[in-house]
Amino acid sequence: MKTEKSSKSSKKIPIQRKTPKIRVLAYGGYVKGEETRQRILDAALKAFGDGSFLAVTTRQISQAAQVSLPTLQYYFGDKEGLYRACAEAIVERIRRNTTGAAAEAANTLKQECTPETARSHLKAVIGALASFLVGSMEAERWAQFVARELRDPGPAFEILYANLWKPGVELTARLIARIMGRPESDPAARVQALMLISSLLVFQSGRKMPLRAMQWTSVGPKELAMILAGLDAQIDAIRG
Amino acid sequence: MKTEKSSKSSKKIPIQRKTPKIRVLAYGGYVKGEETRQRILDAALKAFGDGSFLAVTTRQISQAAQVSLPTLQYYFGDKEGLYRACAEAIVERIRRNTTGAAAEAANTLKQECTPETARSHLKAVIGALASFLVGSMEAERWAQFVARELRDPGPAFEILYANLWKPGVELTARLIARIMGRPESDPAARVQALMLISSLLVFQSGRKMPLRAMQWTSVGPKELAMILAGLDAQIDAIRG
DNA sequence: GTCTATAGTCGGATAGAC
DNA sequence: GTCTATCCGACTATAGAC
Repeated sequence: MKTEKSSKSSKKIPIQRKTPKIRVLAYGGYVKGEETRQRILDAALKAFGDGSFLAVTTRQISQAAQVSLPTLQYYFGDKEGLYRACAEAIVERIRRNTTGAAAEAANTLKQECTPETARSHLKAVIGALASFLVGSMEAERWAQFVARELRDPGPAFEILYANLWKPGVELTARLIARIMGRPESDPAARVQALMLISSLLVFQSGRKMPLRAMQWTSVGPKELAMILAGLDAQIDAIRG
Repeated sequence: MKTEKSSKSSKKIPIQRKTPKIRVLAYGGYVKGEETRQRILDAALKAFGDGSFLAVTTRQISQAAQVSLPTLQYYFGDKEGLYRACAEAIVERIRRNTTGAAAEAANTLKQECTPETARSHLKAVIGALASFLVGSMEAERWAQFVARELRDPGPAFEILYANLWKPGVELTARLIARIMGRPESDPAARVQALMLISSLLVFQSGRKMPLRAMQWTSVGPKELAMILAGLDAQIDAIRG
């Protein structure tokens, strides 16, 4: 009743609005609408990266996207629909930027390997994630969106948990289990995985606090190196 | 403009309402008002522990406290005032529950000590904090309040940062620096401190996600033991 | 597809009686 | 001190013209 007050889900027509049919033009050409939709999504991604579902208003988004308010409803149904669309877009984009090291690690896990091989894969995965997260302002916002939604579950929790968090924790946990020489789903390995990931995320989600605590003005290459050093130390500490 | 939209700080009379003078009764007896104030504060603490500043409404709080809406204004001025009062109450209560191990560690830091002494103090401090955090439902809520406010800075950021976070990180960082044989304010030690604290907090702030990831139904003694084991391993890994 | 205008709701805060 | 009644602003969402 607290977080999800937006959906007066009881009555009302259960309209199933999804992407309006705007690509039906002959010759497969996309009509102009697709570009508008994208503009709205980008504006929303930015806004919801900076502020919570409740803090951001649809007015702000429509203004930033330079469309009128009802246009949001036209493309996304309602505020929650737009929010969920953001979550899906983030999942998509993060996936595209992370498959490299993650896929390699997953492949390695399919067969036998030494603990040290697993360890170096884990370092690669975490390193890639860290570099990606500080690489662009957008990635930074995505990280905030995800972290906020997972910590204070809202309309996009399931999407992010199932598509991002769960696979991420699972991969990490399996690598750690391999390092420790324990069974695949060892709880202790899972605990370590959660701790490792959260160690990384402190620096990216909720920037004001870590920046001030470290007396940094921003997270550049030098700062990233320190973070990675800390994470590597943590990974090296994992023992059977 | 996003998060702090509540204070139309520009115009308006800069009323300085503070605790109304309600204790002026002769013979030092407190009038009934003080009890009402406490009831409101407790209800607010509970509500703001579960939901964000924006998600919680003053109406909910007044209802839970069984007073009418204007009574909140009477005692706390406005919603932000009540929120800040909550932050101060939390600081106060956490302090009262953490001074033990923290004070001992601080004392040790004043003089020379071996890295191993520092390490055992660090374990004691982190262990005490962890036990406290899972000890009661209230503590759990306080942790969520603090974590939420630090990650998404709002009206109480400064209070919590200055009185809770800063001293906490500083104590931890100094202990770690001592373990590593580095100067007091070594940045690498600070990074480790932030990571360590966030490793602990991931299990307490935003419960839904870690619970699901671990397939736990709650964090009881058994789960706490696993968390502590992980944290101890992380502390043991700190090396010069 | 996109707009203007507006309906409907809700939340924070105030006035003033008791 | 605490209440009832009310105001006012802000928000989401819809109706309907173009």
